[in-house]
Amino acid sequence: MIEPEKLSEHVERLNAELRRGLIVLVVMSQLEEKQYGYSLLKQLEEKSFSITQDTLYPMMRRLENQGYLQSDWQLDDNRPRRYYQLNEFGQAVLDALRKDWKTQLRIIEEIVR
Amino acid sequence: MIEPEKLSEHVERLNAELRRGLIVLVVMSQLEEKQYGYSLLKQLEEKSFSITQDTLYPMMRRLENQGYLQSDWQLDDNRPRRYYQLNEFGQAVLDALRKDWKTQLRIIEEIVR
DNA sequence: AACAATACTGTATGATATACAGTATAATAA
DNA sequence: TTATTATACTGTATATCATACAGTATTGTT
Repeated sequence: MIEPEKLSEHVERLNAELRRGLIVLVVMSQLEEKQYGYSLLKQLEEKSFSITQDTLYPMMRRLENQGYLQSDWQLDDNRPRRYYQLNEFGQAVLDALRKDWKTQLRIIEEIVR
Repeated sequence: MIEPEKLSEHVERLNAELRRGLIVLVVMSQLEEKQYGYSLLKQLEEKSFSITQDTLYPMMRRLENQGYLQSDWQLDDNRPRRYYQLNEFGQAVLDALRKDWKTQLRIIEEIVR
């Protein structure tokens, strides 16, 4: 039996776990439009969705490996940036996922109250 | 680069991942009232939230280890059943988690559209 | 008598968010 | 000029946990 430490630590850990799977949905939905990692990072920050480099960069690489994203290097302002965007397959996956999510959400909201 | 197989397989995997962290919230919210594993399983099934024994039983054990639940064996109808319920700490954690979740949800809904 | 439903236990595995460690340039402040 | 912060990545390690797998035993039901 683990000793109950500070409440907030527990809540934070559970909250992080809770956001876990949602992050993909959030990120994919933002990649309907072309973005590079850092710009997406700032954009989500702006929208009050906290995410770090440690989470975002590996996730984008993974989403590309899984075949949802297409990426290319672009040189703007003399700076190389790796731009990502959903490809056709990724867009189809996102559309379906979004639909499932909305159904799930109704069920969960009913249960959690 | 992984070959894009059937769309539905991808969507299902992502959807499962999406539900991942939410399950704790769902289960804890049901354990404000005393329940044994199998009854909770059937109750959630009834409410269209699909979850299997493989997920539920280990989770309840874990939530008890983490100090959120209290459990005891009861003999009803001559059958031994292990009843679980949130303890005081678990209730406090749930209350805070629920609150955070509602905030998170508003943000996510705004982003995902 | 056979089978499904009920009601658990214990341990293994795989996916992945996050952590850690590092590189390099541009902009800004001291 | 120099230091610091912001920008913008890369690669690999770790910890958590949903799910899988394997098993036990009793109570209906057909």
